[in-house]
Amino acid sequence: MKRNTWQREAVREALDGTGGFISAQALHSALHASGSPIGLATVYRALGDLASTGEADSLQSPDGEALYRACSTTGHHHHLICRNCGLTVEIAADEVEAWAKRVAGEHGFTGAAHVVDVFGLCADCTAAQRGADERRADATANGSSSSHPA
Amino acid sequence: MKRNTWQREAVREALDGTGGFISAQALHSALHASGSPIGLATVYRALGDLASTGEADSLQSPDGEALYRACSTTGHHHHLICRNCGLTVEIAADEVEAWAKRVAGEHGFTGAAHVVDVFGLCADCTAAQRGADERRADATANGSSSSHPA
DNA sequence: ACTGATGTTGACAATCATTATCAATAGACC
DNA sequence: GGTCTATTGATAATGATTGTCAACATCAGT
Ligand SMILES: [Mn+2]
Ligand SMILES: [Mn+2]
Ligand SMILES: [Zn+2]
Ligand SMILES: [Zn+2]
Repeated sequence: MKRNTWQREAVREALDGTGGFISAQALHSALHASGSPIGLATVYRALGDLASTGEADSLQSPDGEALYRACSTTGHHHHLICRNCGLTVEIAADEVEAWAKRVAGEHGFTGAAHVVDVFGLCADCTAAQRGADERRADATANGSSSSHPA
Repeated sequence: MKRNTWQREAVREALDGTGGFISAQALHSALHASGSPIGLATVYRALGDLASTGEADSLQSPDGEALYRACSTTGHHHHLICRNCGLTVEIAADEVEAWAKRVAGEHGFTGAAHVVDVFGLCADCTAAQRGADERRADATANGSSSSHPA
């Protein structure tokens, strides 16, 4: 059966004490910094377990790193994530749930799951960046710095 | 300035000739198999360029691989992807666009982008799997094989 | 509390996708 | 054709994640 170890508890607590999403590597560093001798492989295993039981959410960062976050809401939900500071807001999305189910069905798909995450700049980071932008409003004549999300 | 090379064209065509999403590695293999001596690094570069100009969509597979697909629709859109055969349907989602914008605004977020993809089993793969399931309906007493998407 | 079976750990090696190097090559323009 | 330089590609380097396996710790049974 599944045994209780201080390692798993340490990971759970460290994750709880983290505001937004964090990588396995970063969480391991944080644990080490706070004096814990936990192994890296164990952190990976613990995070994987938490994610598979629904106690944590996981998502794939744009550069291919797996990120984890303690899940406060028990049910199914999605995230609004600050791409600068990592602040994460959990959001319900009934409309989107219905939409996903419907569009899958319309195309004959079964066992539909979905990935729905919104990225942006939180209010604080927006304010901070606005200041920086004004400070260098001269060099760049080309204003297009946008990306091409799908 | 940007130069035209047969390599970039080869990648574009290979991607066009692919039904669903494909990884850089797989596309490189496919090109080699068809006799092209193109280098792996070049495939990575070409795909990155296509994605950054919006000519291709990219998404991060659950196991952290970057997948690319030639984009038929020019505008913003999303995907319905068969997790078994890779068949991909491009879908417009005005509801979701509005929802994402609204929820971001409600929380003070700016510069909102979003990731919205639906995964499932396409009609064909569903039929194929149904056959396989019936053939082994005895060993497994535990029927829960579901995951915990966020 | 002791003990045995076995789930768990962690140092380390192994994978594997992706990126960085950098000398050789080949477009674009004259 | 000649020059300039963006591009290529073989290869090494990076970095996250997983596999290995002997040592260890948990816990049900006693
Ligand atoms: Mn969550
Ligand atoms: Mn697309
Ligand atoms: Zn922020
Ligand atoms: Zn399919």
